[in-house]
Amino acid sequence: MSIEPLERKSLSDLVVEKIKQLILKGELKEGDRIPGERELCEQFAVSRASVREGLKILSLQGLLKRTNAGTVITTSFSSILEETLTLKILLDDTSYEDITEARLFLEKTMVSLAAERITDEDIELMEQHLASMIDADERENNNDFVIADIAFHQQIAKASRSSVLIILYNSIIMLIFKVQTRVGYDATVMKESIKYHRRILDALKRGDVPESEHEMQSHLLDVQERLDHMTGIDKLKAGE
Amino acid sequence: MSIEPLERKSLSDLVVEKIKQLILKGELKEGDRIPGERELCEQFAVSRASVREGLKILSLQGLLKRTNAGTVITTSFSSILEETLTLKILLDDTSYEDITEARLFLEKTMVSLAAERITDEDIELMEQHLASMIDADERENNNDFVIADIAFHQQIAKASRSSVLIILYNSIIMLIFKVQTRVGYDATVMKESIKYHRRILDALKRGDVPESEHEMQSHLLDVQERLDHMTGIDKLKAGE
DNA sequence: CAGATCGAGTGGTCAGACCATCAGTCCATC
DNA sequence: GATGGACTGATGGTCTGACCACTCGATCTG
Repeated sequence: MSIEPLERKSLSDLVVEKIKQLILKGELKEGDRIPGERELCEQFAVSRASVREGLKILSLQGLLKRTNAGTVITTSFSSILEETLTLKILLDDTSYEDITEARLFLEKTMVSLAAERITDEDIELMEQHLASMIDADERENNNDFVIADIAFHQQIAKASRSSVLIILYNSIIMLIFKVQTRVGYDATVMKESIKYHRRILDALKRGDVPESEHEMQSHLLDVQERLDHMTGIDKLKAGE
Repeated sequence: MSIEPLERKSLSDLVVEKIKQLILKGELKEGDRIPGERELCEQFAVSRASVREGLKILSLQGLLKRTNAGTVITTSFSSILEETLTLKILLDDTSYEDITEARLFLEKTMVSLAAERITDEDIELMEQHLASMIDADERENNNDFVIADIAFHQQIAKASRSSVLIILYNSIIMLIFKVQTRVGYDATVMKESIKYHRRILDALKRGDVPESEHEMQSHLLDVQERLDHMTGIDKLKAGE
């Protein structure tokens, strides 16, 4: 038998555990408002600092939503997961190629899933994003174009209905777009992207799995080829 | 233009950003000891409470390791992602399927890449892990079996030479095995796994992409089918 | 030189205070 | 009756200064 448990848990961690248990037991449900910090101090018999650190953690994990008017239970994911993964990638001396490679496979998988699971609502939203891209292209507004571009891809991710893949995707997509916008879209890239997005969306409407996957791959490889991508990743680490 | 949120960042969040930047810029490296809380208070011109909340977040993300003798930079993976996903599973049974779905995709992608990029060294290590599995099976040592099992899969991940996919994979794989082992491997599962691992490794040796991918998919679906995962989730809820 | 001792520094916790903001409530105005 | 402003109490965010337990390294002791 190996030695040692060791490790003393801090009071704030105990607060975290306690509240988590209450949520898991169902005594606290989504939308419920939990007592104020000062009252929790009395109930747990700890100081406000400890309670606050505990609540901070829980809200970071997406279990609580804190406002100046109280703290309520929520079960939506928070962005800390994506942030953590993004940090790991940045700290891991990852090359830009590694990121785009992972992105390619994620997008292919998600678009395949989306082709089977997409709803009319998803399609409607994607049409809007595509329209925004066309509009931004005509106005030659590079920034708006990228925003709509991201929204389009993220809608595909949502349509895949795979919450874990969405998290993994979000953790790398911002890196990609930051680098790409740093390099700069030109008119050709935008017009080509619009064409591919049109084809991808049409394939999704038909529920055509292989075609949607194929168009996605062509699209991503096309963009990568047009952008001289080597620049950027280092600057990304420094700047942000 | 739509009217939107407007949010004010808390001081602790600003502390988090500041330190993250220092780490990303390379001014703080792994193993470095950062100044004490009191000194950071002066440098950031905020109170100790704010600094503490910020450091709490960073240590949660696995960037800092805090002890009574100081705070040091670390890059070891934190468990926050695993913990949060676990909570999500407990609150929503369907998300376990989301994770296994993501895992299936990742393993298929990585084994395909591995089939093209695997080295003799990788193969040698995988042979050792497979031998350990066989040995553990004969000794009916469930624990050793799982350890070798994980090592086998992680070696495939390494052989894919895709650092981003490896990070994403590591972020969820421990959770999967935790649930699976809670259910408990029986002799049948172990023997079947060994057979599949043998076939996967042989396919990798031949550099056979489609076959390795196919065997991996069969293997994972087989294991999932044999383990009634609902039981595992229930146990997960009861314990820990 | 080896071991015990001690003190400075560290993170963890506490209590009390002030502030800006928010959710009601009430009320004067239109 | 509806609108908008002013008041009030509660909440989260922040600050201050203090005490504790622990760790580590320098010092003292044999």
